[in-house]
Amino acid sequence: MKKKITLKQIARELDVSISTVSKALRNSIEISEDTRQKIQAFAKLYNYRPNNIALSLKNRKTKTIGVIIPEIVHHFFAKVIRGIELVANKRGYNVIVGLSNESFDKEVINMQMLANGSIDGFILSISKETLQQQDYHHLTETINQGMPIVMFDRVINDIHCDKVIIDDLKGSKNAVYKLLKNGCHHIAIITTKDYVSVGKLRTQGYLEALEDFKITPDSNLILKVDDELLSEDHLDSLEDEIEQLFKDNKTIDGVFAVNELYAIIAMKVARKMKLRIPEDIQFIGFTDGVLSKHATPSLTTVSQHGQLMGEKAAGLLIDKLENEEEEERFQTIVIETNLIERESTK
Amino acid sequence: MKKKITLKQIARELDVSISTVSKALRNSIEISEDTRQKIQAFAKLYNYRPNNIALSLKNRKTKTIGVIIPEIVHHFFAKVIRGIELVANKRGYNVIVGLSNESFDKEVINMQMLANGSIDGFILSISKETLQQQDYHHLTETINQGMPIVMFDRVINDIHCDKVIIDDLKGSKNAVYKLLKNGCHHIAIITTKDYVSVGKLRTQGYLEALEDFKITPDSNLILKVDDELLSEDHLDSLEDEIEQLFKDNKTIDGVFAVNELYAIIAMKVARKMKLRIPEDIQFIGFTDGVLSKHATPSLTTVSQHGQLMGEKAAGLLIDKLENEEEEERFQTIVIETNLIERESTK
DNA sequence: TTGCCGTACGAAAACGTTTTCGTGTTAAAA
DNA sequence: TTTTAACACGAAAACGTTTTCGTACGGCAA
Repeated sequence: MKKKITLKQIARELDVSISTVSKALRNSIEISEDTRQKIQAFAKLYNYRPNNIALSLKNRKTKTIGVIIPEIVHHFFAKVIRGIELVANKRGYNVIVGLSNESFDKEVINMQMLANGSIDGFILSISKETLQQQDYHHLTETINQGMPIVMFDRVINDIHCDKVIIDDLKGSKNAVYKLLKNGCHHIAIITTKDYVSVGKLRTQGYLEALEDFKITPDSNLILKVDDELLSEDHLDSLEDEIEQLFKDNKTIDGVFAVNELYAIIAMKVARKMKLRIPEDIQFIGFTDGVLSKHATPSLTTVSQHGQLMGEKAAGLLIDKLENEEEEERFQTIVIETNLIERESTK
Repeated sequence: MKKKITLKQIARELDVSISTVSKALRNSIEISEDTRQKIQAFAKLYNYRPNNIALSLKNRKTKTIGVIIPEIVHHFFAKVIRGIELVANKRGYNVIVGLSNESFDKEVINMQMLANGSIDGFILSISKETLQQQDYHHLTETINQGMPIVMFDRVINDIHCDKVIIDDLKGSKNAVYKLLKNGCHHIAIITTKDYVSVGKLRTQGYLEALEDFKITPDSNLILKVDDELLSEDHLDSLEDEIEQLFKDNKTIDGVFAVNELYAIIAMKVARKMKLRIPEDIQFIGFTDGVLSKHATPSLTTVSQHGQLMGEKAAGLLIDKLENEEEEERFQTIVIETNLIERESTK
């Protein structure tokens, strides 16, 4: 077992100074051809690599970006990470991941753990609990310390930083347009409670689309799912709720769901009730994932371009990191959604 | 914008030495009650936190573990990461993620990037390309440098390190038993090429199960899918292959697939051919994910306990890291699979 | 007065780099 | 022969910590 070798050890072995070794390895012209060759050969033999931590300390940058997301077992967030990792790696950065698990405390702890020098900047999507409590001191503090932050998807308008979002309003509006144009007259929406910003926006898009078609929204057709129900075990009760919705409103001929899972479950219920998809009832979901693609019938969805979001976010962050003294201007990148039509719509 | 404060700055402000500040903050009895109070108050006011990088350099440990996986947009790997992150965080470690994207080169590069001091140890699952090329020098080198490695799921027997695996053979054997007991006589398997160790083992389990029931395997019923086909776009051709399989072998009444997606696609084909599930044909997949649970009919699967694997792997690694001078003994943890019965089997 | 000890603090090394500046040697120019 | 310049290298500081060791001071006993 040969441990990693350091400059000092090379210097001692070759009877030169540490500075000479360092310069030789960086091909400095200060060092004679002879010694350079000798040192480089020796270094290669012992597979020398500069210690990253020492470099980080010296340069006061770690070439690492911290990513904090609410959940990783989730197609969308996984795609975002893939995007981040892609451009981060291409530009010589590493990615360190923290999971908030939708908890405010874990989000704060995680940020504190990373903000103490471990990383150069953050990319994050806010946890639901944080959104609910509306306590953003950890964000403002981090920014005040001079550490750049890029928020994506679940963003907070008041916080002054770069952002990458999709046009939730337009995306859902288009989806509902589609249903309307396909002849639906009684369109239900399955959405989340309003504190989830994206849920709120998507609901708003639904409402505006109806309005554009001179349809008065029917509050009975708006199902706001309590998020506790998403916790794996409670999916059954969600199913029941939807079934009730369908039974109470027999006229429903279109369903727009603010995420993939809600849509899939709704389709399941519909099928159980012997409704034909898409003949009797059509479905559109949000967030394009594996479920949408491989469900039967496959689900028409508003694609969210997770990977692209990750790429953009990483690009923004690294740009900011590498143009330190740039003017403090923050931008918000809006990624266009598009409708992926599959079998659940006509 | 107030930048992070350092010991040196506190020392200067309060007109004491750096050592005094450091000791005061660590509650050393060397420092008088008075100065201690004063320094701690000041530090709190300025929200002092020790710089992690400096600590890492000094202590020669980073409290960070590197995870390298082939792909993150994958339910199983995401679950593993969640498990790793869970115990890592609990024990004061951070997690830095590298994606090999199933490529040998990216795996090597990623490991080199991290092995230069950024992390204390690795948790990894080998990329398919690496498995195919059977070039493991990056692994042995890392181990030789004294950096501990824990491999999970896709492991290499020759490499001397801790491992966490599931009993692929037993798991698939049980699955096929189930089909056999449910009355299937002509069971097809949809598997991968043999260089993927887990695919090979699962195929072997299938064969052994048949043997136990005195059934001679029919090579026509063994579909070894070329992995290129998994690359999103080529799923259609996989579908065609399966359809051909079914058409050529009308007697098939059970299908065992070595992953979830293969099983889902096979079910789709079956449904298209008007076969009733599970009456005419039954399905079991491997790797329990979202697809299995939410497909219609929902898929009976062999659960792989990804999160548990992650937890165990992280536990093993951290144990090793924290008992440095321990004897060099490596263990392999085998996680039991279990069959989650759903609607695709009788 | 001298010696000793405990208290409270500071100096400095160490972790592994990079980089600035200084310096000794040699060769070329004056 | 003396001055100058180029060359090749080393010393040291710096990044932010922790920790070991040293020491000034005061109080106490002899």
